[in-house]
Amino acid sequence: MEKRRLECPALPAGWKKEEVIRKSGLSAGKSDVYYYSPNGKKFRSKPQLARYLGNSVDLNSFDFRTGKMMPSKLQKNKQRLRNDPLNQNKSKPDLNTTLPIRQTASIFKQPVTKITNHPSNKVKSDPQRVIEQPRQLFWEKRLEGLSASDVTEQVLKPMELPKGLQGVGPRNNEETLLAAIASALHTSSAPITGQLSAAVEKNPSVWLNTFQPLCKAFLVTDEDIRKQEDKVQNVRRRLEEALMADILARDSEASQNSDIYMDSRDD
DNA sequence: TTACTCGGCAG
DNA sequence: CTGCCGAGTAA
Repeated sequence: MEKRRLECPALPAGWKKEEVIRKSGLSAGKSDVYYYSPNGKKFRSKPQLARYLGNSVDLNSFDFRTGKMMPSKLQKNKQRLRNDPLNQNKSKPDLNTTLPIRQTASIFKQPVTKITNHPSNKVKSDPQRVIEQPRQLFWEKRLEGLSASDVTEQVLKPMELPKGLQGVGPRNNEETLLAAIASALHTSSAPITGQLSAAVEKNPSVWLNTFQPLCKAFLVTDEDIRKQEDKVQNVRRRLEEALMADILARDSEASQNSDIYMDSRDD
């Protein structure tokens, strides 16, 4: 049978949808739906698609079979705790480092009300390309309750921030401050300065610069940098020592084994 | 090996 | 019933 990969209107440009009819077996006549990303990767389920797209896209109302957004699909909130014992041994740790962004700016085309032109109406034409996604105020708050864990899923103690860093915004606390700064450092290559505007303390909702973390402006001195360099050097030295010790331990273990081997040959 | 299929289970 | 994904088979 001939296969057709069709451009999918609900998905960003380049995505294709394919429906394959089963032609034999008990399930003959049923069909399977697949999607292909612009780079050609095949997707055969909604969870798989969601995993790939990360937090950047809301698929709650996306109907995989038809390929359309179905706003009627109201789903109950599945609030799952990170350390749910039922989940603990099942799923691999989530390695997705995509940060949550405003979902109303989704790259998926949501149904919209069409506004036609009118003499008294000036309709803005769409810019060729949206350069920057709008950012939600205080979006870092959504990172609350997350924590790093090691390979055994043992939760790690959060790192300590230097004294003198002060958060801004509603209900600000150490946890959000740390998340905000860490996020800023890994999402932006621009310098992280904190909120430079003093007005932000009076009214954060108005004056917040969303490209800077939720903290007051801070200053990093040469002294700070030197201290940090010392720290890194120290840690590297300890790592080197540990690796050396490990190699030596393996060596002596290996020679012991060969001793045993020699003994048994003497028998 | 990868790609394509259908079975079969969970919800 | 449908959606998801394992795993067998084909290329």
